[in-house]
Amino acid sequence: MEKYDVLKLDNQLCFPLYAAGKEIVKKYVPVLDKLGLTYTQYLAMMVLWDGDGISVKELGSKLFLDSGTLTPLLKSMEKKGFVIRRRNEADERVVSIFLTDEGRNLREKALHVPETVGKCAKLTPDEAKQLYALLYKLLNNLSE
Amino acid sequence: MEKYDVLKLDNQLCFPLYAAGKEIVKKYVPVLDKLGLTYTQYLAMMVLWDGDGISVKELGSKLFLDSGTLTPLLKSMEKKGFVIRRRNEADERVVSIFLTDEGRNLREKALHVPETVGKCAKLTPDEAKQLYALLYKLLNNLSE
DNA sequence: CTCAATTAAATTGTGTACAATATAATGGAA
DNA sequence: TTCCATTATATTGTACACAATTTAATTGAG
Repeated sequence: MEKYDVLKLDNQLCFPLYAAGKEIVKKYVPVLDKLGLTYTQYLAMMVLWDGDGISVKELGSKLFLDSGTLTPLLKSMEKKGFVIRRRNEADERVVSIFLTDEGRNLREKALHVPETVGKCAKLTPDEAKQLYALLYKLLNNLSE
Repeated sequence: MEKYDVLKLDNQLCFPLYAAGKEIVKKYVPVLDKLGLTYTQYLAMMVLWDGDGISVKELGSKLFLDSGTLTPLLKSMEKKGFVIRRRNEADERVVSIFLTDEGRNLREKALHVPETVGKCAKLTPDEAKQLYALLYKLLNNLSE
């Protein structure tokens, strides 16, 4: 064991996290392309399909993203006709995001996406479950 | 269990991977700032500390990055005085990357980085080991 | 009620990422 | 030897991601 071994790429936990994250997002690209979505937009749609009319802030807290990322993202989704951004009447500071009919219809077309990409991971259900649990534990620890 | 449950954010494996990756990189930023490095530049330095004089291509295959990312990254690192980019004499297509003395000295100053950031993860050694193994398994499956 | 502090979005600037394309050097087949 | 396919890097264009700042609306202490 050498002094500088702690600085070897192979000894980092963060690197495979960073690399695997990027690589799996790449698997989504061709699949989501057919729906007219980028990966980040797909994440936003998943939140909105689960319940729209939420604010940029609420969306951001679920996705770990801020307005600097979301504002242009949502504008682009609005231009594509998937969502509508509307200033809240009760509190003009807040922008609420609503799905259009087209955005709502996209849900059906996206149903196959998780399995299509999930197959690429080639993990056993048990491994996937373990990984999921560890990642959420880490994520919670990091945002404390 | 509802039809659309597969599209819930909470049922995705990819999302905590994406989110945890981003969150842990954020922990590096203030630490690496003192060394004058970004996170991606730090990854590149780890590879180079382990052995410099390698090509852009070799560096990219270790980091899962292409020349579109690495060329500007390495130019910026060269401007800061950490590396030198030199066309290979035997094969003019190849650019080899060498550490400067300043770049080499940075290694000592970076020794504390992994532990400083590692503490934020707050995982037991066993959990970290499990996560590491699963992430590399996933990474290998994805790049097959 | 009033104004300073707070809050929500938007904007600005920097730095990745990567697909697609361009450029230039190399190597191999005929 | 010639030239076509391949290879390595660079460039271009698009899309995040986030820190820092700005703008505008709201709230709460006095």
